Amino acid sequence: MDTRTQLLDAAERLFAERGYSGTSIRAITNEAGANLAAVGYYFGSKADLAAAVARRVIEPINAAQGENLDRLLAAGGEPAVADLVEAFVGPLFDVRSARTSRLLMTILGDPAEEMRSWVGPVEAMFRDRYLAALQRALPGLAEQELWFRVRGMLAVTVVDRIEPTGDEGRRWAVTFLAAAMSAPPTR
Amino acid sequence: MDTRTQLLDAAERLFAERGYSGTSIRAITNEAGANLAAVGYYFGSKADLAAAVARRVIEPINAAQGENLDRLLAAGGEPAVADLVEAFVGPLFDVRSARTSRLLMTILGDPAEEMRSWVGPVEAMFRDRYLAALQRALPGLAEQELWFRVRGMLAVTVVDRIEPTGDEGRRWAVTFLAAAMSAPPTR
DNA sequence: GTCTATAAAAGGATAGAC
DNA sequence: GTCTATCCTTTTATAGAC
Repeated sequence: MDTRTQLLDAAERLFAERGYSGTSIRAITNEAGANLAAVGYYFGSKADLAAAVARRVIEPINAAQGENLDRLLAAGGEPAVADLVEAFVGPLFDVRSARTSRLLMTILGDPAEEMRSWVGPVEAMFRDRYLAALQRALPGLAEQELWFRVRGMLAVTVVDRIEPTGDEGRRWAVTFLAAAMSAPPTR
Repeated sequence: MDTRTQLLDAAERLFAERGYSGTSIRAITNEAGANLAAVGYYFGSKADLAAAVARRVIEPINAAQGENLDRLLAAGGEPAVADLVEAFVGPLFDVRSARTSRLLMTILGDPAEEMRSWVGPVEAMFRDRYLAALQRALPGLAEQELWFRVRGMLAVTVVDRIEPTGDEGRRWAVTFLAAAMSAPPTR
């Protein structure tokens, strides 16, 4: 297989297991069966490799979330909270192996700037589109508390890195989060 | 102040900001205004220092969670879901500065084994006591889905590291999580 | 208890042969 | 594209003076 791809695979695996700072270039090239200099040749630096890894994982999830929202809005009428939750949460379960899940955790949780450098799009997507749709679906809720809940939703889907994966996990998550998002405003 | 305490404070701050692997002993002793050899003298190694840091943060939270549960159970009758949620979530907001919150995230999320070495008690507390009480409060829910929800609760309280801190955050979190935990079983 | 000095290893990066 | 060899820096850890 492509050396470049093998480096991405190995880095994805190791970053997920040990974090950015805990993973050395030597460990990555070792795991990939490539030469120590290969990371420099293909990506320039360890930080650039990390950005490529994060990008490869996050972009398809982002795209699917966007398409799901498009579909909901195109159907006409205001989508219900549960539909919005599923549209957002679903793609995270589609791609979800234990490894991918753990990597997402690492990407969003790793304090190393190199890992978070590619998270921007997720948040932009939220702010600009899902948040607006949720606000219409939850008219009684103050914007700040809605923000709080949206972050809670992200936390559950990203961090809850244990079984089950796939369909059952998705359904449980939607139940859990739709109820949480739909709670009456505090006070 | 005590050099040992200053090392703990500095390490707590830096581990929270940069993770375990991203923080060097030099950075810690520098921040603490102590000598490079001080970590070895007081704690033996960087890993032992990390364990001490994690322990110092987690133990009081754990204790408060246990006491809250004791109090609920001593009051007689079966506690409601919202009460159980508040008993568990509350202590996480009491101690919650932005820094502490972020450190909890690092402790639970950092792939470095040294950081997670002190998480055992949290999970034990869950399994043995809160889980049983929640199961009585949610009789229709299968044990596996309950487990899923409990992990979701932990994710929200620990990861949601942004504002607000303190009372308002606690109330919002309880609203959010009580609704989520009380959702009817999936299907 | 605190400091200096240093050992010993690991890390990121790159030059240059092939 | 791939490899070896190497530079330079940073890191953990400890020995021993004060």
